[in-house]
Amino acid sequence: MASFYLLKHSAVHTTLLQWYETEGRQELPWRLTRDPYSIWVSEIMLQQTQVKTVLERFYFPFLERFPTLQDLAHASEDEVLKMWEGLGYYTRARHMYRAAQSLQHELPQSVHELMRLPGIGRSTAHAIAAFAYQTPVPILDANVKRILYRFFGKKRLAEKALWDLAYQLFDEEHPFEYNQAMMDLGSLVCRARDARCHHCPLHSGCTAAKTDPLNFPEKKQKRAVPIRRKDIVVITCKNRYALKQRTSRFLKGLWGFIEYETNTCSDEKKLGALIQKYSHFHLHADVYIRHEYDDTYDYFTLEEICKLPLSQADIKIVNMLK
DNA sequence: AATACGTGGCG
DNA sequence: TCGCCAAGTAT
Repeated sequence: MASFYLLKHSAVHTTLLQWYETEGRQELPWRLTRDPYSIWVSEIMLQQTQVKTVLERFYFPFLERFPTLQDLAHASEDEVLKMWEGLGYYTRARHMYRAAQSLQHELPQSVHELMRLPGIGRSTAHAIAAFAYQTPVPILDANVKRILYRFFGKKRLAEKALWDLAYQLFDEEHPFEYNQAMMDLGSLVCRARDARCHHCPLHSGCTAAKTDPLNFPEKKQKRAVPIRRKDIVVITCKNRYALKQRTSRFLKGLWGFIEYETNTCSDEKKLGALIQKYSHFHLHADVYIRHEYDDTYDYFTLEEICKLPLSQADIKIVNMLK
């Protein structure tokens, strides 16, 4: 079975590897290390996040603060979230922290064991197994998926079918380089909004390249993003400000100012307004300040607040206070 | 299967 | 400017 596919795609494998040697991004720091923990950090950060953002703002500071799995496990959740501040999808950080605390020494090596850890699904488990432990398994991320849709000329595929194709095209002889090459090809050549087929090593065998590659896969229709209105009240007393730590799923663990659905008292002083765009709604908030003491909340100085993990919306409010 | 979940880069 | 969407997971 495996040798059949190897034979079937050997020409593809050869040209892909040649392309990777000259055009690949071999200098990415998580490709230069063999440390499974560092590779794990990179894989979690890179979920739904551009390489540029992780590379320039988050990967190195996080690893400097938490150089090892043990350092992460022994930190506080506030510290971990603070290093994640601005990266978004904060559940990733809390899951990684929880996983670190559950591990005695190092990450497990098998796809199956990796998938049992919080925050590691099928895609990340394959990536860690492939990149940290050189396990001969294919990866399947957004880049690889797009290549598969186009190469095999499919408009829509279920997850199962995508994994089947990933295994079909996989180069068992050069698993590590093949996987990295596929990521780079999807990121640099076979791009979502720009298929540069004339630069693609898989061009001759690609179905969609012969027609309209940008229409593979079929684009999904998306609903309009709803707007949510809120009033945010900065409650202040003696140069300190009231904050509470969020406990519901949205921005869980982060600290923030007090929010109301809308239309609180009118005698309050207005500080300003803000718009924050989230993935599933847009927040339009008016921000007020009120002098009082309410022992429901914890109070912090501006200096202390800046050391707490905050959402981008709350950071905008902090800047109104400066 | 569909939806919630952040933020910012880029065309 | 504005919408797309980027190395997905959990429920």
